[in-house]
Amino acid sequence: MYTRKIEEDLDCGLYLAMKVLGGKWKCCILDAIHRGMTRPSEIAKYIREASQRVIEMQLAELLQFGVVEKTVENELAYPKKSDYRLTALGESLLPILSQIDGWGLRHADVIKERMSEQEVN
Amino acid sequence: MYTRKIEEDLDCGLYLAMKVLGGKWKCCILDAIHRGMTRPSEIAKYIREASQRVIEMQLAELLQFGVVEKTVENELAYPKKSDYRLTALGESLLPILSQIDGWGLRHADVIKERMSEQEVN
DNA sequence: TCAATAACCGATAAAATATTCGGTATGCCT
DNA sequence: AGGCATACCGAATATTTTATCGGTTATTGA
Repeated sequence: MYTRKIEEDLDCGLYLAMKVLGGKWKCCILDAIHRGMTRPSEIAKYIREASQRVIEMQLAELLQFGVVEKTVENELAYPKKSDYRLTALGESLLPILSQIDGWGLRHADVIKERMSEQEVN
Repeated sequence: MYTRKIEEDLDCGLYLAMKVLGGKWKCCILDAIHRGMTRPSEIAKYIREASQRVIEMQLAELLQFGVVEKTVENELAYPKKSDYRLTALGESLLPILSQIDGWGLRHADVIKERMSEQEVN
């Protein structure tokens, strides 16, 4: 008799992808990088609403998941300058991101409306 | 002279869409509903990993954003039976969800690997 | 000498989210 | 009478995520 491991497999692609894309600003950061803001300081300026710390932290996560890669211009030179770019894996997300973005923009009115309703509660 | 309100407009579609789709299980719940699990108890059984409470709460949010709608078979009869279905707005998310799901499944190995690396830290 | 720069990290505080547990409602079945 | 089923809610707690603040590094330029 074969006993099956009852492993909690969690083979929900949505769940897995959300591990990568979830988080308050990850999508926006990827978008910023795609739009040419490759340096942390640029990204932070682009996404003013997010604290710099959280951008650093989420960049680190994106790095760990391999959707972005980092190169430092010159390790010895100061001020240090680093570039974050999309990897192939990261680029494979672009069509999805643009779809999500489009959906969000198309329904911006409704979403904002419902968001403000929540605040009242 | 016209003074502009410095409103924090946040017209990032990605951010807005993530308000709707963010949250640990929202995507999965939408997926479950799409796959025919329209009753809360069915959804809960389908997504065993999530607590029932959080499913209830996220259903309420999805309801508020208007991506699902709820009908109660008979308000007076007990046990009460309610159905959650996708609205038109919710259905407009389906192609996106399936893309996200596909991406997640395609890269499941890498994602899981990186996820377990995090746990070590 | 001192400010400025750029990236980044650590500690802590605060806020957002999720979990746990128990309770309500009521008709059906044994 | 007692247990089951179904949806749902409230409160307390736990966990995770984000924000805030200050510090580090080494060079350039005033």
